[in-house]
Formats: sequence, C-alpha cells, structure tokens
Amino acid sequence: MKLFDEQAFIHQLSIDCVIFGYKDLELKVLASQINMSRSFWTLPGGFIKHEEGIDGAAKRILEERTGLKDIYLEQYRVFGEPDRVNREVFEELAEVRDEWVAKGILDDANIGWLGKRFVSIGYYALVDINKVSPQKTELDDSVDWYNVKELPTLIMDHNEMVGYALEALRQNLDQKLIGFNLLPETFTMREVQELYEAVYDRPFARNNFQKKILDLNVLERLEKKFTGAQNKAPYLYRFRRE
Amino acid sequence: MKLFDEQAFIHQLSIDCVIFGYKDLELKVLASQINMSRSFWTLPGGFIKHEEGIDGAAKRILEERTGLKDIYLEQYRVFGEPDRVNREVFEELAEVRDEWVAKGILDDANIGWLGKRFVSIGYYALVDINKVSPQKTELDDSVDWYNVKELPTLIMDHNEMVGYALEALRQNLDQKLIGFNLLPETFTMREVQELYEAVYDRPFARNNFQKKILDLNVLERLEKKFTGAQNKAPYLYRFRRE
DNA sequence: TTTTATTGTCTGATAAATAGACAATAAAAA
DNA sequence: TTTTTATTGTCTATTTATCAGACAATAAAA
Repeated sequence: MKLFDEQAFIHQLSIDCVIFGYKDLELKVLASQINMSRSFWTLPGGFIKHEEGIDGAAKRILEERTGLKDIYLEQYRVFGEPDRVNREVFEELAEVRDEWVAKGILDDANIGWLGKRFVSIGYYALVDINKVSPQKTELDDSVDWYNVKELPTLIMDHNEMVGYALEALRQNLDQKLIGFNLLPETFTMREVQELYEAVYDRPFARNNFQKKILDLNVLERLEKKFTGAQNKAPYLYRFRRE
Repeated sequence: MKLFDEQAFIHQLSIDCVIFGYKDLELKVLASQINMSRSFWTLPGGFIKHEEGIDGAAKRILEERTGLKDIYLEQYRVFGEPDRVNREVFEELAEVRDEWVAKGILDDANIGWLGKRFVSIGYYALVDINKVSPQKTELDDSVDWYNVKELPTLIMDHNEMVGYALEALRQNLDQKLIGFNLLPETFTMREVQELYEAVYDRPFARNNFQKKILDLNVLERLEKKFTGAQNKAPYLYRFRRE
C-alpha cells in the first residue's frame, strides 16, 4: 500500500482522531511530531479508501497508530472551512518529495492532491493508555502523549479539534458510561473519581460520587486491593458489559 | 451555474438537510419528490463548492429550498457507509440524461461522478414554517412538508438520517433553547408546550412546564392575546436574544 | 347573572442532589 | 500490644429540584 496513493483514497476528505488516554491524574491526547526542515505536531489522521466506510477508516487509522483493535470510537464533528488547507506540511513535503521517493519513503511522486482544501471528519477515541504502544509511521519523528491542558501548537485547526472533542467527551461521559474505556480492566472507586476530575477539570465530593457511580449498576465489586498503605483497603471494580 | 457541474464541487462528498417545521401540532420535515420514470422522495441536499465551507454550503442549499436566510442550522452526523451509493436516482438519471441535456435541464452530460460512493454530512435546520415557501428546483416534482411520524419512504438512508436528526434535536432542544426557531415571532405558552409535545412525542404537565420555561429567563411577556374563545386570554411571549 | 373553558400561579408531596458525620479498616508508630 | 494516622464505605440530615393537586382569575357564551 502506497502511503499517499492518489487513486486509493477519496479526495479532499480526511479523518483526524483525538485519542484520549488517562494516566497520572491527567487526561492525555496522542500527537505525533513530524520532522522535515521544520517540525510539526499533528493529530493522527488519514484518508478514506474507496471500499471502506468512514468508521472503518477511523478504526484502521487508530489501529495503525496504537496497535489496538476494538477501540471505543465516536465521530463528534466535521471541520470544513473553505480555506482549510494543510499548507504548512504540504509545502515542506513538496520540497522533500524527490528525496523521499528515492529513499523509498514515498512510493508515488503525485502528492499534488494533498495540497487541496480538505474537509475533515473528527473522531475521538478512548483507550487504556497502558495497552497502547504508539506506532510511528514513516513520516513520524515521535508519537507521544500530551496533557490535554498543555498541548503543543498543532498544525491547522487541530488544537480547535481537540477542544471540540473534549466538549463532546464531557457531554457523553456521564450519559453513555464510556469513561471506563480509559481505565484498566480493574480499578478502585478513587481512580474513577480522579478520572472524572481530570475530564471535567473540577473536584467531586467523594461520598456522593461513589453513590452516583454505584447507582449506575454497571460495576461489579471484586476483592479488595491491598496496596500497603496505612488505611482501609479499597475494593476493586470491573465494568460489567451486558 | 450548471446543476451538476463536475468541476465545481468536491467529489464524493454531499450535504443532506433535515428541515424541521412545526404546524398543526405536528413536527414536520421538508421532502421533495423527483419524478423520472419512477418517483422518489428525497431530503433536500447538494454538494460543496470548492470555495465555500460546509456550513456555507448547507446555508446555500437551504436558501435554495426555502427562500430563507439566517436559518438555524446544525450539523449532527456524517453518513459514510462504504456502499453508500445513490443507485436508484443515478440509474434513472443516466437514462434521461440525453433528453434532459436537450431540454436544457442538464447543462452537462458528465454525470458519471454522481454514481460514485458518497459521504454525506447531515445537517438539521429549524424554520418558522409560515415564512417558508418551498422552492422547487428543476429536478423536483414537488416539495412538501411531511409529518415526521408519517414520512414516505425516502431514497438511500434518508429515513435513517431523519431519525438521527430527530434524536439530535431532542438532545439539544432543552439545553440550547433552540425550539423557538420553530415558532413565529410571538406565541403563547400553550403553543410552546404543544411544540415540545410534538418533538418529544409525549405530554407535559401544564403547570410545571410553564414554570420551567419561564425560569429559563429567555422570554419576554407581551400583551394578552384575545382570541374570542370563552376563556381567560393568554399572554403572548417573544424570545429574547441577547 | 350564571356557566364554561382555559389560564396563571400557588402549595404540598415526592424525589434527587448536596453536605456533614462517623465507624471500619490497614499499616505504621508508640 | 496498643495507639495513631490516613483513607474508605456508608449513613443521615439538609437543601434543592421535580412532580402533582388545587384554585382563583378571566373572557365569552348561555
């Protein structure tokens, strides 16, 4: 499969993914750095093959970047301003084109279609950060997690995309019981609360939070977790899918 | 402007609009009938010009169909299954192509691009049905309002589109105070309630409904409305934009 | 003047969200 | 072994919001 095969993809339509992870009390987003003569940070993204659906394309892109299948995924908004062009990267790419074709990084010299105006479908994903080993593509210089509150400046409207994705996540976290996708298989109630506090960027009252979550009736209580700390051992929970 | 100018539009990307109106206690949707050798019902839709944004394109399409500017508009979902092809209409269109070109309905014989797989961005609009005089395009045989609960069978996935749009409308009606876009400039509290009952397809208690709406603090109370009915005259209200 | 239909608003009942309190640990310190 | 410390799980009280019932205030017809 050629990297930027003009024939394989729908033109002027792309997908960009905001991949959320959670660790060390922080909500994180996966961003990759591509290094040409300048250095850019971008969200993981890609194009839609003629024979695949948009959800399928998003899944494929996510799998390429995280190595994970069966990721929780949701489209949240389309970005389609008339001047939405990836000038920054495209101009740099055009410069190194011949060199990269020679190196075998690029199979096809026809990258002109990449310079056009693109409409992009925004997806956000929730992953267990411990299961993810970010995959570099040939273009990436690094792929790393960044605190959503301290993101580097991304190309084009990608920072704005993260803002809308976070808004959508906050809307859905409560209603759709999707937060557990960000946690490992088992977790304590405190960890759930800390996750919620990271997502909404505000504290929750411990007593009432526990009641609210347990009243959802989606967690099953497992054995206690003895951490060695000098306090009562908390219960472990598991999300119960039915 | 040619109707299906291959050069003017982004390929394989379309916009379909669910235009909601409200009248006679019913939530209605605008659908047009196109008559070829068979007859099809479709949602108003169109394509995106190279120099316009997706919101702008949706606005243009709406203006073409309703004659209205400044319509409340929101994108709610993208439809992009891999086999999403408008076979029904395209095959009919291919048959009448030469004839229509001769008649001047079609300016361009190159309609091949219309037969491809399309990704469609779903928008929904809220309009004051009294201000709308549905506009027929050259393709339309009729453009009419249909009760959302008794829609005819539409082409492709357009019925499914209406379902998702209604779901999104229900989600947003309460939070975003957008319902008043469906009502005329002034209205009684009973009319607001009847609108809500049509949207959610369930009754609301009159006493508490009035309190809830007034507590929103977005309505200003005007003079009373004397209808000639043998009862206390209700107040008129106006939505206060700030 | 009485009757009828509907409106606007009040009050009390019920349920939900929030805040305060405390016993129950697990392990360290005395 | 006993006491202390930090946190957990849960309970009760308080406040707030939601729901249900009641009724006076019309506007026009009888």
